[in-house]
Amino acid sequence: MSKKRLSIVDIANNLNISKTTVSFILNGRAKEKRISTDMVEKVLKYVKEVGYKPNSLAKSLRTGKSNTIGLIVEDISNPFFGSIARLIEDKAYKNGYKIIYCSTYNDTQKTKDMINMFRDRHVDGYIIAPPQGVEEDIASLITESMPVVLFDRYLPTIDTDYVVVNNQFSAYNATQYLVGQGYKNIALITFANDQTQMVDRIKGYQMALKEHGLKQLIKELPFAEDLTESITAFLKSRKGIDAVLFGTNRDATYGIKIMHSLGIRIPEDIAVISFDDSDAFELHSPPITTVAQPIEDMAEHIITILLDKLNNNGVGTKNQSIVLHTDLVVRGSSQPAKK
Amino acid sequence: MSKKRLSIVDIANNLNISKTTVSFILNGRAKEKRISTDMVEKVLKYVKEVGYKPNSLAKSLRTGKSNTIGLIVEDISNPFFGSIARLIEDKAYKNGYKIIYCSTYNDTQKTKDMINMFRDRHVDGYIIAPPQGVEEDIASLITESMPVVLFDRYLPTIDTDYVVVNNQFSAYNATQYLVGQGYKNIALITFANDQTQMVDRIKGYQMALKEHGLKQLIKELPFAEDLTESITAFLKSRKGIDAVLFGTNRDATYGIKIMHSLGIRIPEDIAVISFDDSDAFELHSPPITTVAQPIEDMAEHIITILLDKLNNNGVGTKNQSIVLHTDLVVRGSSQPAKK
DNA sequence: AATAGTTGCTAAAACATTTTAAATATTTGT
DNA sequence: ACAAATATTTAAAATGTTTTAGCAACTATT
Repeated sequence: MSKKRLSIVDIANNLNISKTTVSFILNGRAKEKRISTDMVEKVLKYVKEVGYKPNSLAKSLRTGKSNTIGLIVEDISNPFFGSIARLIEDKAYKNGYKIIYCSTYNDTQKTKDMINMFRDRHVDGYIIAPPQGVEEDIASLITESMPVVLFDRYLPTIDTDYVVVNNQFSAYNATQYLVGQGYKNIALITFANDQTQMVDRIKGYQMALKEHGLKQLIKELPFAEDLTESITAFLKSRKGIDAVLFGTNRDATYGIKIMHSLGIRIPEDIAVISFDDSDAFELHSPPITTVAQPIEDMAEHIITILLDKLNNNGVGTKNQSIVLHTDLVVRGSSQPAKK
Repeated sequence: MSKKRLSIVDIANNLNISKTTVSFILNGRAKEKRISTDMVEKVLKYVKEVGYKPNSLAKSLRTGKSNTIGLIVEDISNPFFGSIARLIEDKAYKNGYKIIYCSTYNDTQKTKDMINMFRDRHVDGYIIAPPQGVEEDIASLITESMPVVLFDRYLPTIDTDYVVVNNQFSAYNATQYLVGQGYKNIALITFANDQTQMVDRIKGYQMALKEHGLKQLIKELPFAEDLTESITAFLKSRKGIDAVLFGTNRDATYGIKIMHSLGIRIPEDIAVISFDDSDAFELHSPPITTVAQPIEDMAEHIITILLDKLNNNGVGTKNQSIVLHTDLVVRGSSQPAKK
């Protein structure tokens, strides 16, 4: 039944011409190769008629291009990354590229494996939210002159394109805002590691507090499956806290759940600001103030830079560092209860 | 600098042996082909030393296997699909398969294109949450004896494996629960189309109301970018409504936002239940009662069935229809305010 | 009338593998 | 010592493309 798929040879044989001719026509090089319009018509008509589609594996093998982009995020089930992935995917497809993706969960070894897998599959370019410890692997991609765009965070020792937000100012600004609202005992609860976005957020928080001579209260969380325990312990122990800045949406989601269960009222007992906006924060009562990242812009820049490099064959283009600005979306969770 | 990547020929030449030998050894067919252990050792050592990796494109071209699974979801930025994707991806990688994915946004044409793209890329199997209108395309995959597992919904006219939940009973059960709580004017607000999960949810809702002789109030939403308008109009117009069942998390997210903006209190003015659990619903005040789908189980079943088919070459295995059960997670949003 | 240029097409190589079929080397049996 | 059996290894074909280099057959130029 399922007859063997047609190959270019079948097309050529059935038309009694050379596969070279077919190939040229199908790749739009007919004029350049001075193929008669009669021939072009005949071939195109027949190809359409029998529904022939070139085998993309063979094509990739020969040309070295796979029309595939590798997308490596931290966790596709996190709405922040999910939304970016969605936007990138959309743009990529519109430009004839497919996406292969994976989540790192900030696991260095897994990320290395994935990079190797992608390399193995001959992806044409990489979009990566890198965990720590993959500098070498990414450097080696770059020496092989592979287009690589980092996002969400960057690697200070690697010269490549990246798209991030002004994390330090964003955290500084959010903290300043809390101070301005009269809070004196502002904690930072955050997933902590050496990634630039986290380092910068912590710095921003510290700068703001230093500026006002306020005490720093930082709770660094591991990247664990479950954050309940560590956050609960922290919130229970520090009675004086009147405001919390959460470093990521994940931290805040856990934190707010725990506040509910401990009977801590927002903002009456503790004011709250989170990084990364989401429906959960907008829906919350009171709605949660957030540092909203410009997701559309990020995706747009990422894919534009990458496509650019892919088209120019990466030649001549200088690397770009795009630093986008966030919005502090002020909502009820960060305003002192009226007395 | 970046020397050309090594090929199996280089390995063979450098060791003064045939590439056939190298291939056999690398594919674990040394014993079967009675290659001497001396030779095996020598080759493995050298391969490791120079870090040779076979070109997977050439391999796929020759063998017809790509070790890739195509994953087609409705919208990767929706936490329900994001979470399933994450779990599937994880399992797939552990079994040596990569994932290529895309979102359909319930667009029939886009889905057809994607299926063709995947076919073109020679994916070994498909996991699809199909929109309406792709029956033919999926049927044709199946006649080509491609493993296909559907999930979230199925296609009644297509005999293939699928993993879904008992949507009708779940909606029936949720509605029954609302009736039991004393609500008399229960609306269903849902994205509506011909997909089985939606049809079943509506049926379940209708059954429960019929059973109690209550009036049906169904608002069918288009799959639009923005649902604000249609939901707002509906909620404004029907003053008698005292409870709402939302058909999907997306509908509920919009609906609850709109309720806030209209000053409708949950549950004092209108009780709420949503399909698909998520952080947003758990965090909400009051927390939203949901019909929670067993995401881990779904992912587990999906990937197990697919891997099974891939390993057995799809021969002899009968198709499976897995119907999992949901949990009605009762929270504050569906309990009448105490008088 | 020979040369050069153009037009329209194609044979064969290359991409990197796996696999079939067979060749060569070694051992065993008589 | 020779045939048969067995143990190793390999040449060549096959997978489906693109691309290089060039062949014929005209037409135009000297």
